Amino acid sequence: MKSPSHPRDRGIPEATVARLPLYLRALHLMAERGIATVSSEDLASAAGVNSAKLRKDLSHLGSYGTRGVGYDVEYLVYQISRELGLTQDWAVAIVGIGNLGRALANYGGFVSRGFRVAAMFDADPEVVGDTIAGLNVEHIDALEAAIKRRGVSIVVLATPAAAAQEVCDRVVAAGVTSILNFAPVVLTVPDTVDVRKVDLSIELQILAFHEQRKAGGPLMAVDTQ
Amino acid sequence: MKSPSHPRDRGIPEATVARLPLYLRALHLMAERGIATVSSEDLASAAGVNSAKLRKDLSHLGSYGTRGVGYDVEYLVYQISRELGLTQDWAVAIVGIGNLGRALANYGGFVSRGFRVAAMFDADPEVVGDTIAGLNVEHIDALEAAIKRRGVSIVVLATPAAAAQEVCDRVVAAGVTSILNFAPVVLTVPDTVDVRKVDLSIELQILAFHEQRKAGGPLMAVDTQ
DNA sequence: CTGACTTTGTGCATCGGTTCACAAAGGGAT
DNA sequence: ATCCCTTTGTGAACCGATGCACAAAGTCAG
Repeated sequence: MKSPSHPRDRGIPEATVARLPLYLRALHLMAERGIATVSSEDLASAAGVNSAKLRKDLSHLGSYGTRGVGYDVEYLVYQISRELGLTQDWAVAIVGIGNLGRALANYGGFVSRGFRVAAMFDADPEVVGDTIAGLNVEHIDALEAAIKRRGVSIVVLATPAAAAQEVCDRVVAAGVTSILNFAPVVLTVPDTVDVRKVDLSIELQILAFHEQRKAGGPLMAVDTQ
Repeated sequence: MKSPSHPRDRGIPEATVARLPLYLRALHLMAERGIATVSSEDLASAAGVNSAKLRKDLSHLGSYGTRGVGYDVEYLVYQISRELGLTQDWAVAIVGIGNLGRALANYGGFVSRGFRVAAMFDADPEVVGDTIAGLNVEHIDALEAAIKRRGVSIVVLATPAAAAQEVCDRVVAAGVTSILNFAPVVLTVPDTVDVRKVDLSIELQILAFHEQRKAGGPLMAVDTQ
């Protein structure tokens, strides 16, 4: 907060934030195996990045390593967790209990490490009342009330594309400011609200692009016009 | 179109490639609504990006717009599809038919627009033989044979983390060079193989980071979307 | 045909992120 | 304590992506 040079500067680069969960996963794995300290070289290769990048990333959080030794695994787990806000308990709601919603409710990363599925909603009376991952599916009518009652602060949208914007508007109106969107639509939200999207078909299309390029070889005779 | 001054440069920036599917989706939507031409401004806002970026992205594919008018929707759909390799038919295999695998098999983006789920595999005898999205689930033992027989070139991994690397090795040995990985592990592959990963819990953790900052920070950084 | 108007395509400045490479810092041995 | 070895943390160069702002290219009306 004072000098702009080294302290725990609050301005952590977005690219770094996106990699912290990666480091965290590798560290958890190492902790389970009883590894006490790890060098930037080893941690980087476990996380699939290069070691200079890892060191620069970690340097944004503070100076938690020991020169000549490496990083203490437990300590680093704690520091990264704290930075990401995983030392608190986040109540997550999933809206849209189709195949995807069900998958998410059972997904390991959702039920541990700071997150807890606190509510699930669907519009289909056939699905409402089902128990999934030990939790009851509620009707979408109960959305606002349940969000407030359970202190939900992050909502996962797994609805059909056509329903996503409407549900989004409702959860925003209910005070939610973080949304993870799986529906293939561009959501419109006030800029106080954070939306991250995951679009599976986009990833597939990027793969197809590269695959096509490989198949065509170094000489690409493409233009048919 | 083959002018040496502005050739269809084969070096399309990665960031551009990642956005093309976004433009494509917006264009498909417009085509359905009978919109014949669209300006960069309108298309950009439908895709959720800024218009200068959109124009620069499209300029990497060629000069497909008309000044003073905009872009022909159908024509642009075709050009982007061709660039992404979606004018051909990609046979995709899904390995791991748990909740997530099932969701993917039924996912709209997987069964249209150039992609076709050609095979599904699981290790659980309970699941093998089930029909999902009109297709039979085969035993993992049949992996290599079925991949070759059906001409599968892209494999989607939706297995538990512990099984992912082994399955990955097998599909790579069978000649697959594009993998979409949903398992939370860092896969090791020869560098001729393309891996893209989707980790749902990472996205959630990034949201938590920003949410925490909103809630707690004495200084609120403006965050852009 | 001319002139007003619209919208593309791009040169350029800028910004954020990556990588290199090394001085600084610490541990351990003697 | 001193020296050697290892590994961090970071300055600086580099690289790709972004966004501005405008000339060029086209449409359309009269």
